[in-house]
Amino acid sequence: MTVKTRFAPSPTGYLHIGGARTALYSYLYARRHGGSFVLRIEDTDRERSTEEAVNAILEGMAWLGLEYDEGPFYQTKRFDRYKEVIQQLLDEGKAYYCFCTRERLDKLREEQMARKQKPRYDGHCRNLNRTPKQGEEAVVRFRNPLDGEVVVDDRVKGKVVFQNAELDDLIIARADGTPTYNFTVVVDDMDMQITHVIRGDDHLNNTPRQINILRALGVEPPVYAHVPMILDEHGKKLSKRAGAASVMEYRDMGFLPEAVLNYLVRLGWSHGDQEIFSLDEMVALFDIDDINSAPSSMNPSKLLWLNQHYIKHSDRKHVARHLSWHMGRLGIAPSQGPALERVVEALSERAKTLVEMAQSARFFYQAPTEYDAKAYKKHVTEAILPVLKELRERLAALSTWTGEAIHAQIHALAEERALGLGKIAQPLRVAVAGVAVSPPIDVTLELLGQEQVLSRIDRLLNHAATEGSS
RNA sequence: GCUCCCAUCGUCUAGCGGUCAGGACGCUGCCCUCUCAAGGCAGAAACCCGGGUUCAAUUCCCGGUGGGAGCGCCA
Repeated sequence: MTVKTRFAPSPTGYLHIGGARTALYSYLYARRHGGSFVLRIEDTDRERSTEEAVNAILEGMAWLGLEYDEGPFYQTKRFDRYKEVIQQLLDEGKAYYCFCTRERLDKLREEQMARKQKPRYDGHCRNLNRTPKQGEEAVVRFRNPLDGEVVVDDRVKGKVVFQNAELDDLIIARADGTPTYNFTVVVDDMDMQITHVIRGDDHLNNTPRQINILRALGVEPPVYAHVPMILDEHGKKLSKRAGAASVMEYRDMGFLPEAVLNYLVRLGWSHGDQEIFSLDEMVALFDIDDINSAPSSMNPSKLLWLNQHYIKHSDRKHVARHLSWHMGRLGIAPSQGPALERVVEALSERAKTLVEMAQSARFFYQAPTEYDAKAYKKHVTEAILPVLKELRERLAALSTWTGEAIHAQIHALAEERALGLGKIAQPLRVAVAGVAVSPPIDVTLELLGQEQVLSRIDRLLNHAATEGSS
C-alpha cells in the first residue's frame, strides 16, 4: 500500500506555525516513502470559513515550498457524499435521529457540570427509532458502542486506551443537514485512502470516536501520529500577541523559508546531533518514530541563527531575490547601484534577517541624507580632515577601481601618516554610509563605485567645513 | 470536575539499565580584527519529587506534583 498523508486545515485564519509543522511532517513522510501528500480544506463550518483564509493557507504553503500532490480538496464540495454515508449509517441503524432541543442539551450540560461530571449526551433519543416528520428539526447522531474500549496505537504517543463508556453519541449531521467535523474527516480519510494521519495532539481525544465511525463503516483506521503542540518562548500557548504565530509573519520579519522549515523540523524531531537539514536531507532522514512526544517552545534566537546560516550559505541569487522583495517594502530600488548579489555577499555575515540586511544595504543605493551624530562626533575629527582630502585625491586618481587598489591606497596613506587603519576607515564609513558600520571598507568602496565614493567624501568634507568637526 | 497527553541545561534536543549525561541556540571569557559581524578556543548551565523492580536507574513500573489538550448542531 502506498503511503498517503494529508494536511487538513480549516480556513478560519492564517497558516499557523504549528499547522505548518504538521504539514511539513506529513509532506516529509509522504516523500520519504514515495507516497503522496494531499491538501484538504476543512471548510464545513460555513460561518467561520473564509476565502481569504483559504488563500492565506495556500500562500503559506507555497512560500514554504510544501507542494502537495493532490488537492486542494474542499469539503463543502463533497456534501452529497457525506449525505450518502449518513443515510447509509441511518439505514444500518448505526446512527439515529435526535430531536433534543438545544435548550435541553444546554440544561443537561449545566446539570452534569454542577454534578462534577463530564458533560455528555445522555442518549435520550438513542432508542426512539424515529424519522423526522415534515419540517421537524432533527440532528443525526452516531450510535457509539456503550462498552468495550478503543485502542489508538499512536506512532508518537504509543498505545492510548479509551473506554467507550467515556464517549457519547456525537452529532454527525446538523439540523440543516450539513455534516460535522469528526464525521467528514473520517469519510474523507476513508475515501482518499489516507494511510497516515499526522496531526496535532489536540485531536488525540477525537480519535477513538473517529475509529468507531470508521469501524461502523467497515474500514480499518489509518495509522495515527499525534504531534505535540508548539508553545511560545515562555511555554504558553502561541498567540498573535506573544510572538508570531503566522507563517507569513516570518516572511515579513525577514526569514528565509528554508530557515523556517529547518527550524520547524527540529522542533520536536531530531536526527542525532544534526542541526542543519536541507529539504532533501529531511526527506531522506525523517521518520515518525523520531518525533518527540513532549510539547516544545519556540526559541526565537535559534531561528535567527538558522536564518543567518541560510543567508550565509544559500545561493546568492536566491537570497538576493528574497532580499529585493524586502528592499521594495522599504522603498529602496536596487536597480540603481551595485549588483544585489554582491551586496548580499558583502552583508551576509552581518545580518540575521533580510529586513536587517535590506536596511544595511540602503546606503549602497541611496546616499546618506544625514550622519549618525555619535559616529560623526567620534570619527570625523579636525585632525583627520586633511588625510581624507588626500585620500580623496588618491582615490580619484585610481584608474582601476578594485577592492585591491583601494585597499592599497588606504594602507599606504595610513602608513605614511602613522595612523591605524581604523583612523581612516571609520570617518570614511561615516562619509559613505552615514554610520560607523559597514562591510570591510575596501569592499564597501568598491561596490559603491568611484563616482559615488568621491562625491560622498566631498559631501562630508563640505559638511565638516560648514558644520564643523570635533 | 471527568478523560487523555506530557516532564533531561533558560530553550531545542541526544540518550533507548552501567555515559566524566553528548550536541545546538543563547550566555560569559579569550583570540582574531579597519567598524559591525563572522570565525576559532575555553567556560558556566539539566535528568521534577517519592516509592518500587534490579547488582545497577535519567532510562522500566506505580503514585504525587506541575504543565497541556479534549469534553459544541467549531475544526
